[in-house]
Amino acid sequence: MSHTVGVRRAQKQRTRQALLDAALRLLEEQSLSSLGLREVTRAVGVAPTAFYRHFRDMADLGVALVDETLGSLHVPIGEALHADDDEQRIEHAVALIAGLVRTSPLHVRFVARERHGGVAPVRAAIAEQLRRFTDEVAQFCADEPESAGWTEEDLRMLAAVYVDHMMAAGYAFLEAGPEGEGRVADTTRRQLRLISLGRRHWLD
Amino acid sequence: MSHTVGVRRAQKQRTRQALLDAALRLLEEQSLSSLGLREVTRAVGVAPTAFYRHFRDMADLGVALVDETLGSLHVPIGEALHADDDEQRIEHAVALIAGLVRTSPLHVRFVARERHGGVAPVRAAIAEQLRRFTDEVAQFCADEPESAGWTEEDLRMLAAVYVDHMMAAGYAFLEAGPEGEGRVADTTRRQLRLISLGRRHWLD
DNA sequence: TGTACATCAGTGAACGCGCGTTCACTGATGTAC
DNA sequence: TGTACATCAGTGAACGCGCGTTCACTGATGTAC
Repeated sequence: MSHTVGVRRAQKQRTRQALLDAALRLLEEQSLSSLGLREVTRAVGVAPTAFYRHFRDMADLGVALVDETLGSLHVPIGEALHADDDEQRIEHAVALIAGLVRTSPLHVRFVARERHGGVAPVRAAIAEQLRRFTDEVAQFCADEPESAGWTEEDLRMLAAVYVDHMMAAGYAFLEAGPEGEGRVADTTRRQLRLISLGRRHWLD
Repeated sequence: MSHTVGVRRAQKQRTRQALLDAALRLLEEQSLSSLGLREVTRAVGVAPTAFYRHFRDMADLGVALVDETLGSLHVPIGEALHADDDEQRIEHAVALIAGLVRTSPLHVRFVARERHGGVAPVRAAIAEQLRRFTDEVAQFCADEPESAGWTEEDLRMLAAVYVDHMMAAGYAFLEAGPEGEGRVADTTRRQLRLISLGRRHWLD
């Protein structure tokens, strides 16, 4: 059958994903720099040496996990920003981060843990993604009439506050667990309102 | 000489401090969960087994480092809060965190790294200290006339924003290095002003 | 379609290494009288 | 003050263990003709 061309590639991709998934699960209770290659391959059920067919080392796997976690978040964030007013935008943002923690708690924990963690290439990959988020938020804010008279520097400063607080909110959701979701959502909404209030009176 | 009583205790204390210092230095480039007991004792120049005379394990040493870093910060923070106006308080706060990063960069990096790191007792110790900071800031804000009409919950929400942002600022100073200190201080001042503006208009 | 050769994902044995922890010890410091 | 005993910070040998990495390999998949 000619359509089986790519069977090998598909199988390789499946093993690669299994390695990523197993690593992520193991990273719930430890940090990347203490995670062993053999630990991951053992969890998947392949020989330790199979690891090298997919990743150079653990840092390489970590960077792949960063891309998997944050790479697909640019579009949803852009969509959440589009809203009729501040209050609706806050609601979208809180729903986005709460949903992310609900469906992918391990991904969120991984990024929170490794953002300042002990593996330089992974830190760099996370920083790069957060820098892009900040750029995108700043650009969106710049296009709003509310930002007339703002310097570019102040817009980036504002965007950085938003991005930092979304990260903090993600970790708060994680710590609170499902039963604390409502409480954290409430606090996060108030904090975003506080920042938006500050923004509105910036040029007073 | 009777005043040599305590020579043994003093020597023990000196070794303990040497272990803490060596660990902190090694933690500049790795995380606690990947730091080895032998690595630390080797750096100090004592036998590996000497470690057990001072700490049960690495987590125990980590908790001691947390207390060393954050335990002594409650008084300076309380002092920084006392100021004639918002602008002066912001200046105090920025000077405090910038000074801390200048004199103890390794301590700041350690706390930033392990706040969400892979060692549960250390995470708990840091969370406990940050909770105390938040309580203290909330209590201080509550005593100000500006907070008339605020609920206790909103005061804690506000305090949490301040504390979170001081942590973020600390890491930003660290990343920027000495030559970037002025720029980060400037951004941090603006961000604190933004939050204070939000606070002033909270009850509008 | 069938055949002959190339590719390459995953294997399994082997390696040297540093790890955390145990144990009985040593000898300086501390204490009781 | 001097003596005899107790304490305990630091030692050093030994242990079993899991680690990352190397290497030549196997056999299913892919490709050229």
